[in-house]
Amino acid sequence: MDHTQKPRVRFAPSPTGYLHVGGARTALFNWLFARHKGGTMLLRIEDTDVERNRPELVDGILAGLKWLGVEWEEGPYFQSQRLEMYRSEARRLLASGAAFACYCKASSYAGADAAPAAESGEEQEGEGDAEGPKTRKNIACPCRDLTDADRAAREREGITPAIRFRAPRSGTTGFQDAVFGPRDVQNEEIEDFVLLRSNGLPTYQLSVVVDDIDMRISHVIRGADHLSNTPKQVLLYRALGAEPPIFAHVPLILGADRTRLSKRHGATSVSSYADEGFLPEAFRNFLALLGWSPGGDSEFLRTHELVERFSLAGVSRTNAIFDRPKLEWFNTQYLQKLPVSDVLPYVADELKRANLWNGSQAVADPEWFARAVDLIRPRTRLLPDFTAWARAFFTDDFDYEAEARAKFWKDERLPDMLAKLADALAALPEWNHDACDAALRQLATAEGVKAGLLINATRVAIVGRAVAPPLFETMVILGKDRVVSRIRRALPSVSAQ
RNA sequence: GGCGCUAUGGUGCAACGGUUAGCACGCGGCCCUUUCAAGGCCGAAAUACGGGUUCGAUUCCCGUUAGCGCUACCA
Repeated sequence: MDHTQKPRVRFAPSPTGYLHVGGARTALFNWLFARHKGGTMLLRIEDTDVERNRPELVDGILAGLKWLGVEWEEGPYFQSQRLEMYRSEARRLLASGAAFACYCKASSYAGADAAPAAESGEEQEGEGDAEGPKTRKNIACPCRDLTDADRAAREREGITPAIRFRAPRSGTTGFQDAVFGPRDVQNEEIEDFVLLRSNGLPTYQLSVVVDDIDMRISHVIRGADHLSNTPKQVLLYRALGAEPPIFAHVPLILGADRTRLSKRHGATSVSSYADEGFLPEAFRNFLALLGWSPGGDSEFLRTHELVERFSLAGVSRTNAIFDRPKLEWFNTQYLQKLPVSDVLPYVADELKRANLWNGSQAVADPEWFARAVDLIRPRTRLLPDFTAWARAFFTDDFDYEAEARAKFWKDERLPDMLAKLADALAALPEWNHDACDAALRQLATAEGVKAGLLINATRVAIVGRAVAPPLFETMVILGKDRVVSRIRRALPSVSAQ
């Protein structure tokens, strides 16, 4: 491989589940690296496991990547459409002696400790009882020494062989890892692994190497769970006459209990974060900092800064725990610090989702929409906040939160005072913050009550919530007509309180 | 069981032989205040343990422990 050329990287998920945060982070690192270096990113779907493969999941993975903002220049390629290539490469290895036909029963080869392929998705609690003697795995397959006559005999028995790699029995295999440094492993630890299953389908080891060679991948950036198997792949590269790429294994993301992220940790798919109302850029920022650091203390890094500063040298070697509260913090930061114009499209989508978009002032008056969002956003955490507690900014159809009524509508003088306030506001010649402020305080003084009593009660009357932006700014945004009519409309409810 | 990787507050990171071990999330307090946030200030909280090497170890080496990964005709 020519290291002076622009790098070529790939993200290669297998459609056995949705796009989870670990995969998303791997995809993001590949993308950041490619962008930073001006290289090329491609997408490849590793769907060679017919048993667990679920083609219908591919669209969701692509959608997840798009939401994340990870783009690819090439692909998606599907390994299921490249099977002939893997088979012919396997035959080449067979012919060169680098591989051999294996007639063992699939189940008999695995060592005594190899749990018979339990579905690793939902592990059961059954711990403890020793599953037989902990014998060392037999790493050299007896079939490697079969003679032509032996093979012919097996063939006559009707056994279809698998093809295994003939792993060297001595020496070491080394490679460079941009994260973990130079690696060198003893070859006697490497078993005669399967390249082509007896059903003619390639294993991961074969297809990943054949494809990475064919697609001229220069840097393999992937989860550290692949670190231990990398020497096998390096051996394969050499047997295939290719130079291995640079590897970069990134640490894993774990759940709060320090185990691998899985369904029981709650939301782990990126689409669930999209659904919850996180901003993609906030999610990216958070994800990028899980296992990578620009070197200093800066944390709020917009995507272009991430791209500018990304480097494999900054990737850490320790597994990271997914910290949901920090993710939310990032989201509030983005909701508040971004130019309003950047968040408007997201709020618009949220309003559409809640059926509050059509006919709203947000559509008719974009300038007003921007001011309203700007007023609301300091106390939002997720996008749905705009249509939950802030619903009254976009529709007259809202109700009064029970806790807010109980807390701020208790005083029995309120119905009378609010009626007077509505009249006073209606009579205002000018509608602005100070005019509203003065009108309300004047009334409070006249009635001998604290302004706060009226302020809080009025807030509930016009937005239905105790938690809302400052009252007079809210009044300005809502406008005189809406404020006056909402106060009057609330009167019966206030009396009933 | 074997092989490997990792180890800084509860969490994410910084410090890549010399710092009063820094930042952020979260947590507690105070300020601001019209509710709730945001914001500001303050605080509690860490180099897993034991040996080396060195004038000097968070940093380098070894061991222990712990966690994780791999050890499939999964990827």
